[in-house]
Amino acid sequence: MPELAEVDYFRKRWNPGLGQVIERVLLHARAGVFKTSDPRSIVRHLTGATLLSSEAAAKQMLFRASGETWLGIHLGMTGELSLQPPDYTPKKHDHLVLVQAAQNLVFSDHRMFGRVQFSTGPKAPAWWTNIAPPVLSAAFTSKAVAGFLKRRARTPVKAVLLMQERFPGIGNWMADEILWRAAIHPKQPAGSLTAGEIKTLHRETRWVADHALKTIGETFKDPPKTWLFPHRWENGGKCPRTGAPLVRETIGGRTTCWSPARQILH
DNA sequence: TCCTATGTTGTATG
DNA sequence: ACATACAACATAGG
Repeated sequence: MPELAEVDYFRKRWNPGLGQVIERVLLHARAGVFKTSDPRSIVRHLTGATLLSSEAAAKQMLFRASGETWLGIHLGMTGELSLQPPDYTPKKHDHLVLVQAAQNLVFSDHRMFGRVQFSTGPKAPAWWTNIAPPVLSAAFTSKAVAGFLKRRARTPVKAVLLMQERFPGIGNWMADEILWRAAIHPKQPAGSLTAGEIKTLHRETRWVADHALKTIGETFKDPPKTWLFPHRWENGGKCPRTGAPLVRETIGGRTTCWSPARQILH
C-alpha cells in the first residue's frame, strides 16, 4: 500500500539498524525483485558493511552503507519493510534480509512488483538522482504543473496525477484525495482545466503530500473521517463534505472514487 | 470461479 | 519523437 507517506514510514522502520554492521545478507536470488540488480553483488558488498543512512524520495528509498554502496528499494504494490528479532526465520515472501546483531531488517513483497536496486561508487546512482523534484520542493511550481497538463491535454487529469515524472510519490489514493479536495472531476481532460483549477490542483497536491507525511508518514494511522481516504472503499460511502453518495469507476486503468456532488465535469 | 488490489513498464497505435 | 491506452508482471484474498 505504499505511496509517498507510506514509503517514508517504512523507511524509518529500519532506523534502529543505522550505524550498525550488517553481519549477513539473506536473499532469494531468483525473486523478481532483483530483476534490475545483481544479488551476488549485493551479498558481497553489504556483508560486513555498516548501514549509514536512509532517505526517501517519491516511492523509492535509498540506503547508504559503508564501502560506497547504495541500496535502493521500491515497494511496488505490496512491499513493506519490517524490523524483526535476531532469531527471526525468513518467511516465504521475505526477499532481502539484512542480519544485524540486534535485529533483522526485512524487505518482503508477496506480489513482487517491488524492486531492489544496487550500485557502488562515490556518487549516488542515476536511478536515484533522476527522480523528479518533490512536490513539496520549490521546483514544483504551478507553472510547471500547467505546462505538464497542457502536454497531456486529452488524458483524464486523474491519469496525469499518477505520472511520476511530474507528481513523484502520488499514487491512486492520493490522486483521488487531491481531486476531491480541488473539486475537479477525475475524467476532466488535463488540457481543459481552468487557470484557477490548475492553481487549486497544485495547492491541494502539496497539502495532501504535506499532511500525509505528517500523519501516515509518522504513525501509519489512517487519516481522519474528514478526508476522502477512509470513505473511498466503503460500499455506500458518503462524501464527507456534501453527505452525497460517492461513486467508483475505472479511470486511466485504476479504480477511481469521487464525489459527483462536488466534482463536476465541464 | 471470477474479480479485485495504495505500481510501473513495455508495446502498439495514432 | 510524442502522446495515448492497455496488457503484462505475480500473488492473495474476498
